[in-house]
Amino acid sequence: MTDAPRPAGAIPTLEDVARAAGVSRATVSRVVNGVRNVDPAIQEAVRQAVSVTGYEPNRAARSLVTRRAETIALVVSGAGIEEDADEGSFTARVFADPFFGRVVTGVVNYLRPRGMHPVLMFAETSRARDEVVSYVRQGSADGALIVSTHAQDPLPALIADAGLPAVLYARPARPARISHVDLDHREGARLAAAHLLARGCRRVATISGPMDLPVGQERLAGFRDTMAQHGHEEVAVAEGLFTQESGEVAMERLLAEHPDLDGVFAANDLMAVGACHVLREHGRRVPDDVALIGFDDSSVAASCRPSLTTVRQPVEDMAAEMARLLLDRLTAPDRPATSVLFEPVLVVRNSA
Amino acid sequence: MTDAPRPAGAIPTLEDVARAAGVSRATVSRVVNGVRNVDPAIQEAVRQAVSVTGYEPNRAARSLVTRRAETIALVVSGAGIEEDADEGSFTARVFADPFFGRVVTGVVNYLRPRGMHPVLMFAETSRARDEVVSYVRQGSADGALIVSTHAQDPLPALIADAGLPAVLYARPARPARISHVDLDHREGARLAAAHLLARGCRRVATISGPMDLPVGQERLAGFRDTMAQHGHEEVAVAEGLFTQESGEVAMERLLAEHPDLDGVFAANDLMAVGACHVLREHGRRVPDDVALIGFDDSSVAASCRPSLTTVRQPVEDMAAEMARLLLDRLTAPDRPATSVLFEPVLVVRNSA
DNA sequence: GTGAAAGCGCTAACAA
DNA sequence: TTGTTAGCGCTTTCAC
Repeated sequence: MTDAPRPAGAIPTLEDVARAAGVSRATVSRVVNGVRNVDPAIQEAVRQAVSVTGYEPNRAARSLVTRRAETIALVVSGAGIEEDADEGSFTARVFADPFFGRVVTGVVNYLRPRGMHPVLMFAETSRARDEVVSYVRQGSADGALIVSTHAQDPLPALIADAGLPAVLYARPARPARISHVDLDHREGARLAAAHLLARGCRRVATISGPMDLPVGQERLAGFRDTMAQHGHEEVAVAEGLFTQESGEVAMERLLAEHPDLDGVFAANDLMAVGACHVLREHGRRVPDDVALIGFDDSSVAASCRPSLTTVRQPVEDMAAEMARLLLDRLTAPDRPATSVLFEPVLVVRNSA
Repeated sequence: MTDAPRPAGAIPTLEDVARAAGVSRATVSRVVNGVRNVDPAIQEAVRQAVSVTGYEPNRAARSLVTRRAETIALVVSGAGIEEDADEGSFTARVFADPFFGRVVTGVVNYLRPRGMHPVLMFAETSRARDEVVSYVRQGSADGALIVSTHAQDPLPALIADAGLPAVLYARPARPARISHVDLDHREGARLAAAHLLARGCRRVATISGPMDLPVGQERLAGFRDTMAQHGHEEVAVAEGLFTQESGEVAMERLLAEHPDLDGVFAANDLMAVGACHVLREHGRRVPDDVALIGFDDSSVAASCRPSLTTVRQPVEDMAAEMARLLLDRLTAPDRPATSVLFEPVLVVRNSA
């Protein structure tokens, strides 16, 4: 029994392929990794050997030497209710909003052709945040893409302090030296206001987002801006939480306080859908009696009845850009933090 | 300059910790991994050294020797339109359905306390499927959790043939020796039928799921079953695609052909919501004129107006069970494939 | 109870 | 152009 081949069932290694092809491990490695300077004939022999043996390079071994995991952490961050009774409620809430699916779509589409893979993480507790930091520090992921859903989220600062590569979706509430992508929310809200006014609405109200989120503040500010410019200094405001239900509650309140209103801007589509239901229940026709505009152009906007006029946020593109910024950062580690601002567009459908 | 410590900024290794604690690498490893037989005093010293140096064990190095990635592939599989023009359309479609978010929630909640992490993968093309198989064969993931959205999906067979650890959501269309979890869809549809009949509905129709999916067939079969038992041999059927829009189209058709119907069972909530819109547009009150039942008890069911009576599919629990089965399989590799069947429950709300 | 030493499978100098 | 060799950081026998 001389130089026995590996027992059947064992996973073949570079060594096995090298033996089968009659070359050295280094040569096989070169062929597998597409490094130049390998004789075509040998290349072919190696490829044969690879397919005969069914070889797949071991990732751990490769990562150990290249110091690359080819993986990024895609983390949804933000304190839910920190001491949440229900373990899964944070993740459930996250996916209830069509927003996150769009982020995943954008990220995956960018990463996949580049051989990188996203690990999904949720960082809603202090412990979970530490795990994210550890995960990247261990080299399990090369960096992090962070979608923060909460204003006072400590994760961006934690990551920045640890000097780990990361990119945020949306400007952090407390400034941190981290790259991010964002939308010009203020301008988007201005577009909505201008459209309502152009339509002839004169008794206009808005359902804002949560005031502790920058995005909530910006969208409200932009809306008020344009309204004020046209002589409407006072605008009725009801604060919502970006959920459909909160949109319903807010709409009920606005309707009770201002039964004669003829235009509503909801700071996102989900709340607009909720508002739409309530308007219908109160016998108001949309858009004839009350014009309604949402924000985001999420999937519900098109499927809603009537379909929703809304401000488009190109989430998929923005998410892809996040991924691009992160990969850039990985290849050029000491490039300074960058931010990219996207421009919103008004999408006119049937609700206004 | 004797035995210089690593340059600042370098990532500390076991070696560094060992030096700081004045012990060997083996001892540090034991403490870090909680192996018994270590003197408490030394344990303490090592822990000190770990926190002083800011040590994090390198995953790649550990994986290389343990042969565990502590990662699983969470894959959404199924041919979309194979030659899809739009790169991202498959992922977009996947997330448009609230179903997938629930799967993620269940999986993550089970995996997280066990130190495992999910990598998100989409396998909608032949190439993407091969990548999933490679990914697991490379040891990048210890196994796969597969949610298949298409009948003739080749992935389960590919995975099974490669002998890789995997668990499916839903029974595979073509039988394969793979563990899976599933719901008793037939029984769920029976519950819906019985409820409509008990309510007094006599001119009942159904919007089925796609007939090329087992789940579509099962839900229709169960519904027909119970209807037939009560003397309704013929039930009007319109086939849908599990999307809201297809539910609308189907409802239009049913209404055109059977203007007098008084009860509808839609094979999922999304289609039920679509049907609900159409019924309203045609002046039918729900549930007074037409009773409507959905399936899944997804997030839209409760927020719909009127709220949807539906058959609950405990997706989160089922997803967690999938994860459990997979981890079991990893610790006991030659246990035979198992399947777990969940029982549906009727959730009565306002639509029927 | 602890340490020395041998690899896990791979890449990347460096030689040839 | 190819092979030899030295690790990457860790776990794990096996002695002591």
